[in-house]
Amino acid sequence: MESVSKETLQRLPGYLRYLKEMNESGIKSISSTAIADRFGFSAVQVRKDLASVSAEGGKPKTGFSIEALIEDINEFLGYNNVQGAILVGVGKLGSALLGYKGFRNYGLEIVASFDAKKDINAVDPMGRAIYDMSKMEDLVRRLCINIGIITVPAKSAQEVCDLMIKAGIKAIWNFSPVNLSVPNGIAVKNEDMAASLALLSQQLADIIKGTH
Amino acid sequence: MESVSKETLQRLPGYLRYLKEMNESGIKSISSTAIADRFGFSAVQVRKDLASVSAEGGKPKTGFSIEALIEDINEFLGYNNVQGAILVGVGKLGSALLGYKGFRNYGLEIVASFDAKKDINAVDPMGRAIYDMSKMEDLVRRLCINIGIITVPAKSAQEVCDLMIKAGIKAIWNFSPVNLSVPNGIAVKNEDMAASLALLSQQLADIIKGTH
DNA sequence: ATATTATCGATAAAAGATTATCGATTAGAA
DNA sequence: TTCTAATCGATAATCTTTTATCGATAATAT
Repeated sequence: MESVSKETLQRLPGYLRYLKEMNESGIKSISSTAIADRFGFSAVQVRKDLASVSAEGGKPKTGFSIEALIEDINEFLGYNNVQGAILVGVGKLGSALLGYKGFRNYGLEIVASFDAKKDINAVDPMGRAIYDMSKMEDLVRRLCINIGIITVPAKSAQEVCDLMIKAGIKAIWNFSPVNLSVPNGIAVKNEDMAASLALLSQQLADIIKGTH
Repeated sequence: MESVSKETLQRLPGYLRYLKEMNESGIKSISSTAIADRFGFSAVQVRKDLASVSAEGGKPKTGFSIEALIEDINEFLGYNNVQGAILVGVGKLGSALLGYKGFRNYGLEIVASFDAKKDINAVDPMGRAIYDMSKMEDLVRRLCINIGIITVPAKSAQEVCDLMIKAGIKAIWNFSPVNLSVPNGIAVKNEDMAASLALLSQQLADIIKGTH
């Protein structure tokens, strides 16, 4: 139940989504084989992943209780206790994230957004005020926010990152195409489109090669 | 020079960005140690990564030629020959991607966008027409497009995915929070926010735990 | 000219992740 | 009730990725 691998951790949200779908359609239990087929993983891998987050094992011939799994994965991923976050850079991408209602289900709530543009009347897609950058530090400290989302253009990303850290942010989710440099003790997750695309392109190349 | 690991592949775009920065500032060569420090990797890992894409090795006491590395990584990642792509779902996220000019540098050009909304005069952020879905198949076939980008709401993602495959798309870059099911021979890269967030949250938890 | 030191590449070791194997269990059929 | 087949968990084997080690090389200082 402790020390789940990075790889497992990334597969869990996928399982959870699928299990919720199954749950909606009224199914009560599911086998590791069925899950594995759906994702193209091996059944053994699925069983290992599930075992690492759920104490309630599966039953031979029946599989796992879907409800129990949903509960355990939700708990493990911390989706039950929501973390506050701020977002800086209310352009198209920032607005898209602000308008996305699904984050709450992932244990994340964007509580405020900031932008350098001095438009005093600006509002985000939910109709909430967009604050000036100068207000960030105070708000982060008052609400004890740990997570900062960066959706500014590349050239100001490092500067925003530094401001966030100064304000007390401990984890940065970076959507800007730069490699941020941060001190020890600060978590960064780069949403690196180029890296994703590199993976996809390689897969595509393999497929095309296989075709001939 | 063949068979680069998935992990290496994902690090390469980061190196490339950094090397370009260094190049801009006039530096001619760089050591694996310097690169490693910048990213928090080990120097051995950086050397292995670079060796797997560049025939021109480094020199003791000096390091690697920045220009040569940039050339070789660009070549390896296929950034020199641009692939066409289509995008379906011109909402906020779709618009953000359509408006992002950086893709060209990553060997990708979004040549057309589609949406279900029947607005005959709609244009994307670059001022190009947004087509009706019914036009997709023909266009994909005529231009021999291999890559499809999905930025529609969750509930229509699988349907769009199926249409793309029917039209001949071979690689799907999915930004919708669903697990697409595709037949063999089709590449999928899910831009899974939940998985990213899971990683970030775990890092954050580790940091906070370490603090006490 | 020689010594020192940062750096490299290659190989070996360790760590991490996936897959294979197999006996045990249980639902459902015969 | 007994048999069959699907499924599980645990352990072992394999494969992949990262890290460690070490001799060789070249720039710089002595």
